[in-house]
Amino acid sequence: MSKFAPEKDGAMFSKACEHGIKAIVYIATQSLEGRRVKIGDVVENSGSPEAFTGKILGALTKHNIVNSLTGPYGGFEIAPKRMKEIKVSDIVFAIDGDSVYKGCGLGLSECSNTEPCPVHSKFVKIRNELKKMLETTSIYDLAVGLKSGKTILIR
Amino acid sequence: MSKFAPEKDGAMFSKACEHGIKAIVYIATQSLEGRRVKIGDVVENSGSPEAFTGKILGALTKHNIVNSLTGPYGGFEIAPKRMKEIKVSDIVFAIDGDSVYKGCGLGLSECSNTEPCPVHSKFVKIRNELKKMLETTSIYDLAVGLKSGKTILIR
DNA sequence: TTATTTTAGGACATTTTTATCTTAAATAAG
DNA sequence: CTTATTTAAGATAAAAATGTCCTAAAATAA
Repeated sequence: MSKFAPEKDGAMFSKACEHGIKAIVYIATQSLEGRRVKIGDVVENSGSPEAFTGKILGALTKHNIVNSLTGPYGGFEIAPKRMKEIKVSDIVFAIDGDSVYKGCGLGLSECSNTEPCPVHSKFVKIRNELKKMLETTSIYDLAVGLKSGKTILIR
Repeated sequence: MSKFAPEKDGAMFSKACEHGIKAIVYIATQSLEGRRVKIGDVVENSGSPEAFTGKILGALTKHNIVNSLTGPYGGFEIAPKRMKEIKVSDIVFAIDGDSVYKGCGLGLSECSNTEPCPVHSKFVKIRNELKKMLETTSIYDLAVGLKSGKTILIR
């Protein structure tokens, strides 16, 4: 029935970001068991497109969120210590930028307490809760849930 | 720095939805003073593109969120009584569909309590608060804020 | 060194969203 | 009835996001 943005599925993050989070969480589960994984393995277990995910992992590698090695026996890995430090917010920031923190609910270029858009005050409240959630959820947390079978990546 | 979705500005709603909300709020302020407004007047005061906004208002007209009249002295208007009944959630629903209520944080086609994605539980909490906020904020509330000069539509 | 494996990254293609253009339909006034 | 004004809506265009393809670069091992 919705004529506009008919494919928009209420996503708070871009597809790139969704693929990135899924890939990182899967890589983390494997790193917890000492396994370095190749891109093919990643997308097989995260349900994301291979080439696109490769690009995204490249960016996340630059941001030091994941470690990559070329050549035979290469692949992606995340040090368990890092998993606890890296928060979902870091992935979102690396891919979508600081959008989550700054954007106006109605798309104004600037929107603040002193000159707010009509939904500003209510919007900021929700966004701050989202921000806090992202900043307090570590990759380790998510990886443990996935490894234990409590959560899934593909459907 | 963000290579992906570089134009994505952290929007929770589509552009179509943003334009729609701004247009409706402006029309409401004018209707409160008994003025029916033309599309040209609307976009001049909401900063949105004219033809696109016209399309969106067409959809909102069909959904009975705004009333339109063709011909001279025609334009858009909203009965003050309706303004208090219409919630932001109605506009979002008319344009973006039920996405806000159903979408999975990581884009899975299905994602529920029994088979959740890694961020499901935390994501649902935030989304429910967003939903409640949208469902309890009326067009009348927003129009009053704009009319009094407390909020703005263009920047 | 050479062959092989794997990520890196630029160029290209597709899909979705956003936006415009043009014509039709409706309405009111003369 | 004719004309002017205004929204309705289909066709089209542009822009942005998503996704693929291909070659280069890096690393390893024989």
